[in-house]
Order: sequence, then structure tokens, then C-alpha cells
Amino acid sequence: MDATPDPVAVRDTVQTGLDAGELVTVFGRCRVEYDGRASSTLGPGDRLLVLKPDGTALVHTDEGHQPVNWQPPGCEHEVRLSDGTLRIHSSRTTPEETLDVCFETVTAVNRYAVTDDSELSVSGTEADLRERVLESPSLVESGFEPRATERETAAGAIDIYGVDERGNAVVVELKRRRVGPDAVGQLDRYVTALRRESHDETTVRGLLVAPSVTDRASELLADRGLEFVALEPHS
Amino acid sequence: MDATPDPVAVRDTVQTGLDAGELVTVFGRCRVEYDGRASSTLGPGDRLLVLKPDGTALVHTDEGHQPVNWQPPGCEHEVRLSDGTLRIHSSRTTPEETLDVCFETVTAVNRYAVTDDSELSVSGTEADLRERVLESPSLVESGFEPRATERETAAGAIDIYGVDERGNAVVVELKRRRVGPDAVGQLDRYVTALRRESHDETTVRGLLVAPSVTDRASELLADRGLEFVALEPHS
DNA sequence: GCCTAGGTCCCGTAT
DNA sequence: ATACGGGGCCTAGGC
Repeated sequence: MDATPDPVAVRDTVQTGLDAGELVTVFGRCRVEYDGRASSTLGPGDRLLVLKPDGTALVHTDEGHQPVNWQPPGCEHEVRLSDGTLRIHSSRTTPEETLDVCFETVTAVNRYAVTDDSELSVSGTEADLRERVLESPSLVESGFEPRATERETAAGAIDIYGVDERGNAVVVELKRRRVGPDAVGQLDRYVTALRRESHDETTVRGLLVAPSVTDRASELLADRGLEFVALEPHS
Repeated sequence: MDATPDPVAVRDTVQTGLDAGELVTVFGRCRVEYDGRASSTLGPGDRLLVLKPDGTALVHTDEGHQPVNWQPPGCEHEVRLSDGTLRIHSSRTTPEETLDVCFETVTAVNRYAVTDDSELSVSGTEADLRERVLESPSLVESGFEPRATERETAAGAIDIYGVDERGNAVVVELKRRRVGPDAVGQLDRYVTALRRESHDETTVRGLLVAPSVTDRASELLADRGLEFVALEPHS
């Protein structure tokens, strides 16, 4: 279905594909309206609409990683033909959100029978960094002993909780990449919470473990008496 | 090109489309390898590969808003045929990253000539919330007077800086949606920085303006002597 | 180029 | 259902 297809055939192809649990794409000149957490309007242009069997809708232009408009998984797609123009209406609740794509012209419609049993395996994540530290705690500092991961505080969970060679409590916040001010704020919240929950005699140190740190984050660390340790997620 | 196409024709179609500045999609059974800021492997499965004229690559499965693998804009796409199988290699520098998609089978290849002159118009953003406050400062509190937006401090830019009816300095941090602990940390950084940069006599208040706030964030606000004002980005 | 913060962020996990 | 933090986040705007 590639050259100026008949509108009825287009609608039927999309509907049949969706009913069959296939992935359906529509390419053509369209307008897009979105309303929900925010709202948006997009004037006419050529775009690729991707409708997935899980209820995802993606509107892709010629540029950018991000779809210009979208609907997350779990939506219901409705296909209509009004005055000979194809309209796709995709909606969900909690939150209430609607996406409307109205095609002036349809250049192509395609149905794809998709099966995918493989799972993506990623390395270089924060989890890898955590394993590295747990297996070789001295990478953080000599004498460091991890005691818990995901230890809960009033401010949230500490990535790694442990003690240093002098017996001080240590809060470790891990980041897989260069850290900015936000990570310092996070570490500070955990350290402050743990100090409040500890006996007064206990010293609580805060360590930000990441490949590198920005200047401003470094200043913030110094201000709050926190420390930085350079460490990559991979060996 | 829809039914079990000839490998050479597939390669030529993809290459010709890319050369022509078109958007090209390839659907089929493939494996994907990524290496760069992290690295990943994905076993065989049916996916839709989208190659954009700006150098973006997207690998979409049957599920999810997010592509399972991708390459951001600015990459170079290379198309090869080795042992009769189609291989797409997409790479960039700074950071050095590569994406390899190897097709066992190709079900369909499509070329789309895309032009899109329209710009997306969005409302309900943080910018809208800012305009609302600047036009009606009393929505924040009676007597509030905005004096600057994006006022710089050592910790970063304050969304709205102003004074209250008593002449105290006021730091306003805006969020378009319900706020959590991270927003409190952000506001706290700005308030602390401004206090340091001000004369000691000056009182600096911190206001988090957002539709709502989580319990933990509310506690953090209280701890740090900061305040919350409920306000939606739209009227 | 890096830094900073916003986003209809999405997404998984825990509560 | 909400909350919280990670992400190869991406993207825009400054410097």
C-alpha cells in the first residue's frame, strides 16, 4: 500500500492491523492535537505515525530522537474516516489524555507482525558501578566496608551504606556519569537524614562516587562537607 | 518493497533513500549491538528500524514509548551487505558511540520524502506558569512583587526573584507538576546561595510554586524553613 | 565544547 | 494507585 491509497482501504488496513495485534505505521501529511498533562497543536507536515500493539502512539518528524507528539503504552487507538480523511484518536485515563492525528493525505500504510522475545542486556549502568564497589570496596577508599545497599532513611534509600576504617558511618551515592549539583543535593539529603537518625556521637560522612564532577557540584560538596571519589562504572 | 525482498535491492533502497535525504524504515528480524556511554546487546527479534535524514536511528520493538536502542541526531549511517545480510552501522564522535543492526531477514523497506515546516506549540509548561505569576503575582501571595527572572546565583539561576510585602527577598522555584524531594533540594541551593550573597540583615524566603507536593518533599520543606504554594500552570 | 535545568520526560521498583 | 530515582535519558539555552 504505497501510492495514494484509497481512504477506505487505508482505514481498513489500519483497523485490521490493530485488531490483529500488529505494529502499524501511517505516513502522510497530517495535523496533530494533544491534550492532557499539557496540551499542544502541530500544523500540517509530513510525519510517520507508529501505532504499537501495546497502545503506544508515536508521531515522528524528519528530525530528532524524540517523537514530536506521542501517547504512552496502554492507550486505546480509534480509527475513523470523516469526509474522506483518516483520523486516529488515541486516548487513556489517569491521567486523562488524548492524541488526535488528522491526515490530509496518506502516502503509505504498513502492517508489521512483530514478535520479540529477546531482552536487552546493558552494561555500564549504576548497578555495575555498585557491584564494582561491593566487590572491591577499597576502590572507594582503603578500609571502607559496605554494610548495606538501599538502606532506608527518612529522606530515601542510600545506595551503599558502610563504615570507614575509623568506624564512621559512610553514605555512598553512586552515579554512572559525571555529576552536577542535583546529585550533591541528593547525597546531602541522605546524610542529613542519617545524622538525625543516629546517635549524636556518630560521625556520618557522605561520599559521591562517580566518574567526574562539575565545578559547581564540587563547590557544593565542599560547602556541605561532603566528599568526591572518582570511579568509572566499568573496569 | 514488501515481500521478502532481494538483499541487494534492499541495500540499494536504503542507501538511495539516505542519499536522497529521506526517512527510511527497515522492518525485519535483527540483532542489535550498542557501544558508547554504556554498551548493550540485543538478541534476535522483529523490530522497526527508523533512519532519519538528520542522522537519528531508532530501533522500535512492539512495546514501549522508548526505542530499545537508538542513536541521537548527527550520526553517520553506513549500509552494508555481508554474506547476504543487511547491516546498518550508525556512529558518532564526542562521545564515541556506535550502533550496529544486523538483519537476519528483512520484511519491508520504505522510503519517505519528509518535509515539515510546522512548529509544535505547547501550553501548560513551566514557562506558562511563570507568565501566570508575573501577570498576577498575588497568586503567589498578597503583596509579592517579582523583580527578576533567571537571576543568577553561585548555585544557579532563580526562576523568579522578588520581594514580599515586608521587604524580604523571595526566591520562587516553579514546577509545572507535582514536586518531590529533588525540587526542594534545588530551591534550597538557591536560597542558601542568595543568603550568602546578601547582607546579613536580609531575610531570604524560599517558595516552591507547583500544583502539589509529595509528603516527603513537604517534610523537607519544613525542615529547611521553605514554603509551598499550590498553583497550576494553566488558569 | 560543557553546564544547567526542563520534560506530556519514560521506566522500573517498592509501598 | 503514588512515590522515588535512574536513564546511553533527550533537548534547549547560556557561556
